[in-house]
Amino acid sequence: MNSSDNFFEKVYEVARLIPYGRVTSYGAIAKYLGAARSARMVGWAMNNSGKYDDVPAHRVVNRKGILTGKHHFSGSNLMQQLLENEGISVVENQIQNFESLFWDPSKALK
DNA sequence: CCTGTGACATAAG
DNA sequence: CCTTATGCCACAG
Repeated sequence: MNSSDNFFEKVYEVARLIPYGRVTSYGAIAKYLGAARSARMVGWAMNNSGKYDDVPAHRVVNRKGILTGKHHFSGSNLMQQLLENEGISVVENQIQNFESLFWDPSKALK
């Protein structure tokens, strides 16, 4: 295990902790990891998540609840399908009732 | 060490 | 919310 995996691994660790039917934001994860300004790295880590298992990247969206990263999934609508499969409503790439579904690791895991 | 990069966040218009 | 611009930072080469 490489030391460089530390940050990424922590991102995946938090991602796996996201409860079923819930979502969170890149910034929230970054903040929880103590790197609030590295939200971009969280997204990048998700990009590498393809190398890992059990990393529900589809539960991670930007602060507006928009599926900004859906284009990185296999299909064009896979991410939305996964979310809807968990009972989350997605319309026009945006999660409905996002604030209620939002899961903040800083609060949940504190 | 330097440069490029990125699935963000925030501010301003 | 949209677009444009800026900051920010960890990683890859």
